[in-house]
Amino acid sequence: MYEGPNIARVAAVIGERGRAQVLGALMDGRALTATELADAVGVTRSTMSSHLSRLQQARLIAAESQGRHRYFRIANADVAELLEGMMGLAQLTTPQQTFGPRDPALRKARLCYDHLAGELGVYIYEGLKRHGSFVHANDGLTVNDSGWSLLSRLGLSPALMPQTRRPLCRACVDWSERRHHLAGALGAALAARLMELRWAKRLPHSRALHVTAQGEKSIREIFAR
Amino acid sequence: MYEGPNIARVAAVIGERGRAQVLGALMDGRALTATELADAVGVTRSTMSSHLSRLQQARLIAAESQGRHRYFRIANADVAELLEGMMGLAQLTTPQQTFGPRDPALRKARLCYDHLAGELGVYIYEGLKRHGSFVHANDGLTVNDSGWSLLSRLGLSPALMPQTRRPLCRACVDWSERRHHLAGALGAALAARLMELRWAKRLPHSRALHVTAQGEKSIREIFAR
DNA sequence: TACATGGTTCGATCCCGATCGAAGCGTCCG
DNA sequence: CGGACGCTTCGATCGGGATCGAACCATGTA
Repeated sequence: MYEGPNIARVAAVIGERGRAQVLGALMDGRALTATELADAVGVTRSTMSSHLSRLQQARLIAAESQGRHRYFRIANADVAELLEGMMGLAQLTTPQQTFGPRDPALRKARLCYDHLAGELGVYIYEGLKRHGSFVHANDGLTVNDSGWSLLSRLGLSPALMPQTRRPLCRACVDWSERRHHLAGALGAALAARLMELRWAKRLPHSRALHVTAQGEKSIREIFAR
Repeated sequence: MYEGPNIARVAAVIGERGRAQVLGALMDGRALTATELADAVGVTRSTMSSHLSRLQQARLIAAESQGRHRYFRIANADVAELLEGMMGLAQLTTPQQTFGPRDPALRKARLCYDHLAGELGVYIYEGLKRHGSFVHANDGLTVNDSGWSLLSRLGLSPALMPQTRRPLCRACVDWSERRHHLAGALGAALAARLMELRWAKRLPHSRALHVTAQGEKSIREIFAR
């Protein structure tokens, strides 16, 4: 009767308050230790340990040992994308949930795994699209010359892109805007560059990014219609 | 501490064997009644009823009353896409799960909500891409003249497309191929057309599609390099 | 070598939710 | 109208899994 992969198993792993919070906390791409996560979620180290091992078994997170610490992070971009998609659906069912004061900041700009999401992330993606910067390559999207000339104003160039199998551009669904933002290797490089330029800074203990007035102005100028 | 939408709630709804099976059974886009689903999953009508109400509350499925029957279906394309994405991850953790004999058929061609997935679905999507048929429009992808000239050989034309807010083309992640296939209004129309032409036929009680030899040959000719 | 600190394992407890049968409520059919 | 059928609600039962503290292991530090 049952067809296809066992979806229930993965979902059950995510579908527990504590574990879901762990995933949420890791969604900014950072790697955290077990105790940090235990404190963040408000649970004993022992229970956190059991949660982490289940998450790891489901390949949702990956662990890395450094000395006597173990750092946990989201396993890969696919997982991050799934989680963002899920947030989109989750938001529909609990629309007027009273978020904390950080919520506006989250909607404005945040990290999604390793790239930029939120209003500003969507703005950049759509700006590139408006300028016809995207081309369909053999596998996925690439950026053409006109696109690179925009990006060069941020100090990004093809030569600086890491040589990996990871696709250069991907469109990732944004839960707050319900539109796309830029993911992939370029998305990651762009986010990193914004921090390097001090146009954006991560807020402590949050996925939210603080974007300076100067930074936002510059970005809007570059990608303006 | 907690940021963003409550992901755990949605995941918990999916993360139960019975409910996950319901979603799986509805993934072919059909609408089934409560008793049909109860039989399919192997559970009492009463428990199925409770499952269905939870699924509905989470907006994962939608119900429609017709006389003394209630028909349940996947709520929308976003949900379907999320589920396909989840199958992709689920497959990684249980790679050598022994599927039924229908599995090869599933991988060959199946319905994903209302459009074509599997090897053939991916082939069509990539064929269109190879021919440079996709253009970035204001919102999402569209098809250009060269694309429509390919599609016209299937009897599809812009005029026949339904006038809805639904995007014409979307790229949906395929769990079996781990690549994209064509979703959106065009994807749905294409799948419908294949059945109309009797190039493809749904297998009973399965998402799998049987594609006739003639049908496959024609499709491969149309989208060949 | 001893001690502190990060993490996991173990055993016991306890609660949420999946399950069922029976009863109730509509809707269609003879 | 009465009976059949589809579906939901209710109350009771039961099991899986989340939780904790304590003991244990491993890796640094004095």
